[in-house]
Amino acid sequence: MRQETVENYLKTIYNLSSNNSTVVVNQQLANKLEISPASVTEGLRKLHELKYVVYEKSYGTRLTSAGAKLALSIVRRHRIWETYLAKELGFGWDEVHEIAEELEHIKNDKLINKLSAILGNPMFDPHGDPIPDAKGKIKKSNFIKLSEAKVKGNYSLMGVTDHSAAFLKYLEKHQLIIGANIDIKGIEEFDNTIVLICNKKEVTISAKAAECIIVETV
Amino acid sequence: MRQETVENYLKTIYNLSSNNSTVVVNQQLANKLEISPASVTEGLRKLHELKYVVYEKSYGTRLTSAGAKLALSIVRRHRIWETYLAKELGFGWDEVHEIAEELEHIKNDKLINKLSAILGNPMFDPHGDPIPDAKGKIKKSNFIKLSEAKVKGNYSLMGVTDHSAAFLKYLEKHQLIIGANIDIKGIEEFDNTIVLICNKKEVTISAKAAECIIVETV
DNA sequence: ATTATCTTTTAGGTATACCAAAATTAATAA
DNA sequence: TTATTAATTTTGGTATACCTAAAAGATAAT
Repeated sequence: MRQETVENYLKTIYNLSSNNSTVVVNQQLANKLEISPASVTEGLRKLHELKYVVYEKSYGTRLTSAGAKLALSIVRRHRIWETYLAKELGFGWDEVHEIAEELEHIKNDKLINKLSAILGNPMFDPHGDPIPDAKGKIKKSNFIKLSEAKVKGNYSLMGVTDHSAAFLKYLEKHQLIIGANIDIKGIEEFDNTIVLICNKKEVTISAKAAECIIVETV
Repeated sequence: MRQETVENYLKTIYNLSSNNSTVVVNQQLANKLEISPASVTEGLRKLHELKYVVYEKSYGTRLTSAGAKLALSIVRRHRIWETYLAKELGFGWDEVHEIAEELEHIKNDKLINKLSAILGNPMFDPHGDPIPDAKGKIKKSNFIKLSEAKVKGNYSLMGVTDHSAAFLKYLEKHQLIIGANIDIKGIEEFDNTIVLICNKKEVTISAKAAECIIVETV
């Protein structure tokens, strides 16, 4: 199996299972990888042989420790590149993901560690996602979704879970950037729309958008 | 045909034909690409179909203008990355080629142009190899290796291809620094040792060292 | 010019990574 | 519980990028 193929599978399995650490099913993978379910079955069988995943047919998949280790290193490369592109090379939030998608496959630890050092070994990328360190350790946070925030609470914007260009542009327009201070003014009861103050301006956020915004209690 | 495969063929054909602009034969390609001659035949047939090369069987290959254009853009990416890795990220010249070999396939003009701008849009990499500009234009250089210099020629030292501390100290000792003026006094026939005048002092350079010194015809 | 040698091509074959359609298995609803 | 629906796997097939071994073509040497 080609290294790039292995990496794309493992990264995707990691991303799908990291939130709730559940088993990943084929259809999710087929969607994310943009290949047919039949191909996913075939791929998982090979990854099982390579001992990167435990795959039981018609049930689901999870990473082995070897698979998780590899996945973490790809996630690290991806997020370090995203951060470097944004902070050192002047790319916008909405542009970095696509380029990092290619750069993440360049396997050279010295390069990634060098970029990380230049950035001051950041623990979070421009989207607020944690960057595993060189050993694969991830900084645990007490981040919550904006949709779980409480009225009159004061929060700091830490990241997003939707990386579409449209969404990122929408956030930028309202100055909802990483580190922005947010005061929850109110939550509409009937549709869970959130009204908040950011940079002294009132912004209304739909329930759907609030699901995609990660904040930290201040 | 996969984009990376196309790029590797075209880059190699370019590198083999750029010096004397002759037609490239299969065996050279097979060697450089580290694949069998049979595979080269197959590959060239496809590249011919794609109109990147003119390929006449049992004769040889040359790039079409479309092929040369693509080749030039890969050479640009490769040399910009090499320069960036060395100058901005602190890699040694012995390390950069291998990494650039992977990075050169990342296709994003904005990225390469950004790196180029940071470096001051260099026209040559420190090997003395020209870097094509964004339009594929190459600045013709009269850089040569000292080992190719002629007796009684007058040259200017432009760079080195060996960056070991020992070598650099050796050069410094003889005041062989960038920009130094060099007059070739003689070349020993039996071992190609070069005797030159630098700063009014006579210096003897071994053939091996002369391979690593880049000079410009004055 | 004819053999010997070297190069290139053809023929036949492998492994990877994908696919659609059919068959199977699991989940859900009646 | 059985029928219906949905997910998964199997089957058979494609294209790419390689390979080896044998055949054909070009080059050089006598």
